[in-house]
Amino acid sequence: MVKKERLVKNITAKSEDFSRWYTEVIRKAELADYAPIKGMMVIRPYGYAVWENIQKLMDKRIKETGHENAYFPMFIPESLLEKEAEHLEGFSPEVAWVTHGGNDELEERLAVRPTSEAIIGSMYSKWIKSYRDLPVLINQWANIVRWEKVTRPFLRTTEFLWQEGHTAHATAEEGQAETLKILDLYREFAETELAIPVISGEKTEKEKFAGAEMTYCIEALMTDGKALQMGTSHDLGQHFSKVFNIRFEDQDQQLQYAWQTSWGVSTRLVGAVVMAHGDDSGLRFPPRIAPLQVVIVPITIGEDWKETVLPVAQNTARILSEAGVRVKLDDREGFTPGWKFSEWEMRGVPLRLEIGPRDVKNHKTLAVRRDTREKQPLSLDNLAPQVQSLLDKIQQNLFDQALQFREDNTHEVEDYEEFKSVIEERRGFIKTFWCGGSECENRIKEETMATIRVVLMEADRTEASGSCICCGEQGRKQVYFARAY
RNA sequence: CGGGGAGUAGCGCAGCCUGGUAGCGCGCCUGCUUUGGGAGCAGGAGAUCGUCGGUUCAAAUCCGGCCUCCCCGACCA
Repeated sequence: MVKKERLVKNITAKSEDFSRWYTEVIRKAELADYAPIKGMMVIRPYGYAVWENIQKLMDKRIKETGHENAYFPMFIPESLLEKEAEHLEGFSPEVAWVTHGGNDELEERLAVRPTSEAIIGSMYSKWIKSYRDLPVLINQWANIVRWEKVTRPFLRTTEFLWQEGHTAHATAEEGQAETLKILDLYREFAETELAIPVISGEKTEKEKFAGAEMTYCIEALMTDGKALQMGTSHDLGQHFSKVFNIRFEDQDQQLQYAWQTSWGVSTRLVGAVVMAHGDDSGLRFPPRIAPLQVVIVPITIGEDWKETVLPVAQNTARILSEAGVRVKLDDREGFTPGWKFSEWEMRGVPLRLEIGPRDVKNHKTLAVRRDTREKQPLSLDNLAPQVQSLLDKIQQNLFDQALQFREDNTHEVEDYEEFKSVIEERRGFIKTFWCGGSECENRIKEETMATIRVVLMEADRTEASGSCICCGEQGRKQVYFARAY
């Protein structure tokens, strides 16, 4: 008999075909389904629960750093969107326009927001008059529409959900500090809650946000060796305040333009979790954001399992639930335990508890970790702390595995030829130096499809300078290259 | 947006070339036997063949438009 390596067999193995694995697991695990409009998806309850967990944990951090939530209109008059030239140029190819209200053509077209700097800037100009009005620290949870050519569930959809912070400050230094504070908040969030290690740094001129002075971002490596941008924080300088006339009078009675920032993370993070942690058997959710942290599978053997096993399973579910664990008792009849094991593994539940006649007799439950498939009996006495401790270990292990993967797939290369072959054959990050010239950046992108994901900030550099991987000139920009989503 | 592939039951597919009563596997429903890693047998339900139009006595099948998905590029969170 052939040993079954793959315990889940209704999805394509990730190692065989990553793209197919990704879309299949998202649909079969019921995270999302395609809507009948190009590039649009329905986020199903199991997927939406992940987003809700992300929201809850992110919202807490946003508020703890002094920001408040508000809500702005989803339509932006064309005249407002046009004000910042670079902003318009960057976004106009992907803006959806409302041209009619009912049967009447509108006097002025309305953009469905591709991002809200313009509408929020126009409001800030009304609200900000004095240095005493600053800083303004507002966040909004909203939907966004960008008419993308190529779409993929969660990673790039025509409509997506996100949070966008928009702040205004009295000085350039304050604005920059805010930008970096949020960048670090995002990094900490990705690592703590999503168990995804990220590198952070600056974007190049070519990759920065349309209208920003400087864009910072966090980037992670997915298990197929491609990079994913997971969050951005923009220092807008006075670009928008000058065109939206956001002015205040300072303590010296001088009129000044405000210094602004904007920053966001989106439902893309759900896709990041799928791609960073998933394996051949399906999803592996980090416990802190898993829709279900524990699934209890009763072993339905014997005539009297409903009288013996089931009550113990129900009681166990109740105890865990009361302890704050997101737990489900899968007491469906007509599915064998083995079927349920595979199903919940595919759907990424971090921990499974099996309770059968043997366990009831021994006052134990068999715990099976999704991340390692390791099995261990736990006493039913004082179960909640044991489960919590296992969930913590799983969270940590997923992070450690992802970090190990990134380290194994971050390459340093001798020359451009090696660069090309590494990108082509091994993927992953290449950590190297760049002269700062757009010719080299463009040439590398054309020839290898790799882009500069981040330019490391001073404090993160491991060497002060080196020669550009492309032209050989001395450069002070230490960068990470990768092919990206 | 360019190049390629695809859309037939909830899922995966055959049928199309050569027009003539829509099929298979899994899943679903019922019953019995099972149940500690995706159970077995028997019976049953489920499809306006992506959509709109054309050709024809007759279209899943031939022709055209459109929509959606997948892969590879150009563009982007």
